[in-house]
Amino acid sequence: MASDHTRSAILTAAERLYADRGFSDVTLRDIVAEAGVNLAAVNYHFGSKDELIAELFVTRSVQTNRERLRELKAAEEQGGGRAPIEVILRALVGPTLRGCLGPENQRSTAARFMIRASIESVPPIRRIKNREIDHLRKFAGAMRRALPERSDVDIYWGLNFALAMAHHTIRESERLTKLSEGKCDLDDVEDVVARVVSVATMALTAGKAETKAAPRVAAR
Amino acid sequence: MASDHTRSAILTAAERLYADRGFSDVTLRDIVAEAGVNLAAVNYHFGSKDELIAELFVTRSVQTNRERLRELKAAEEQGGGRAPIEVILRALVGPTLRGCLGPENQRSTAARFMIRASIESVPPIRRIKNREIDHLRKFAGAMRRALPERSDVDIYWGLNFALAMAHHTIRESERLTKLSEGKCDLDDVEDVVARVVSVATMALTAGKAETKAAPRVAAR
DNA sequence: GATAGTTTCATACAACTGTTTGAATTGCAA
DNA sequence: TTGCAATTCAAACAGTTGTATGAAACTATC
Repeated sequence: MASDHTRSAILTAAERLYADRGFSDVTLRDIVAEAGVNLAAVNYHFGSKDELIAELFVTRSVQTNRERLRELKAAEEQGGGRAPIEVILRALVGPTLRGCLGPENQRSTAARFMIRASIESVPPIRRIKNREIDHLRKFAGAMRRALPERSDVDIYWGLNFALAMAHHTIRESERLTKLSEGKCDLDDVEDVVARVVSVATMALTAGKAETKAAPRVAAR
Repeated sequence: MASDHTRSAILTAAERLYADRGFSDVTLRDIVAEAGVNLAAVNYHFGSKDELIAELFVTRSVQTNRERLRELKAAEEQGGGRAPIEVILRALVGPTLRGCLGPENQRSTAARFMIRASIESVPPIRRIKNREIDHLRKFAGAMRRALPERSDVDIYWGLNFALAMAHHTIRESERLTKLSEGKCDLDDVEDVVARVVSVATMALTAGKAETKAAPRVAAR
């Protein structure tokens, strides 16, 4: 153990390089050169390249999930076990969006890394994401408590759409900026959060008071 | 030219293998073995591996885009140059969803290939997707005509969210099925289309008559 | 200050990758 | 049939990759 110097130098260098150039064209040799350590150090400290990537992703990923659950728990406690749907959705997408968007020049390495991870989806990261279901179930539960008259199917679809808007906006932020010729301001993170939460709330509450059946737009 | 036998055998084999096993662990040697042709044939007929992948993706991609524009044009002509927003959105997300979802056992190779392309996002495909902006602009234009009192920013955000819901649902269909324990039926494609169109329409029309400013959910 | 355990290092390994080569084969036209 | 171009083929190429090895350097304990 002693000093983690080499180990953390690898983590720092790897996160920076992956963030800047993507997973597919950064090799272990690039990483150890950047970190100023020996090639064998990666396998010595992490076991394999994939385990290094996994550790990078897990670290950032649990940070986001912890923040999500913190916001969720705070909201439910304040409401006596039942939080408003908007606040639940904000706890779901807020931390993710705040962690990845914002003014580009002050965007952290961690943020850029998570964007990469969202775009490229390399095997070790995909494996971790697949274990995220239990985490999402907690939000599904809270949403069900917030909207008890809503069917499970609608809850899951609402959850799916909320995540869809958040992740797609992160992943395609560059394209949206170009398409809108800069009119959509992705640096105003709180505005993005508000938009996603607003639409997701509508998706989950539309026609709520009237009938349990989900309202649909008539085809043609 | 003569008979495209070798060329099309490569295309067929490559699409099938990429669809089944993903881009990252299918090599040219796998493809030529499956196609029953010589290794050098790929470079002879396509120039490089990336150009082969690009051709596969472009073929399917223009099919979808053509279908999209066909539906859009039909709708606008029928409405005298102005189509209902629901129909425009349906033309945008319908072909994509229909091309990728549906009962798994009868899902075509092309469909499975496009799902892969959506998940893995390999360089040659990313390059092609970046040229899709002009195509999307046509939809932005139609949407602006359908909702003239709506700001450009809101139009672009609505377009972004519609695509987000469609693509994320395709990409994460397996996870949504697992999360909802099968309650969300992704085989009922027209139901999925209706849900996406419904939510996107709400996103674009909420608070429409009252004020031009986009309605927001209050923070906290 | 010798010893045991940890960490670093240069180097080699073994396998796999996409691509190229140049000769053989094929198919078509004169 | 002859000639020429297009196509196929086996083989090699050149480079890269992640990983393993075994010796050297370091560190802390006794």
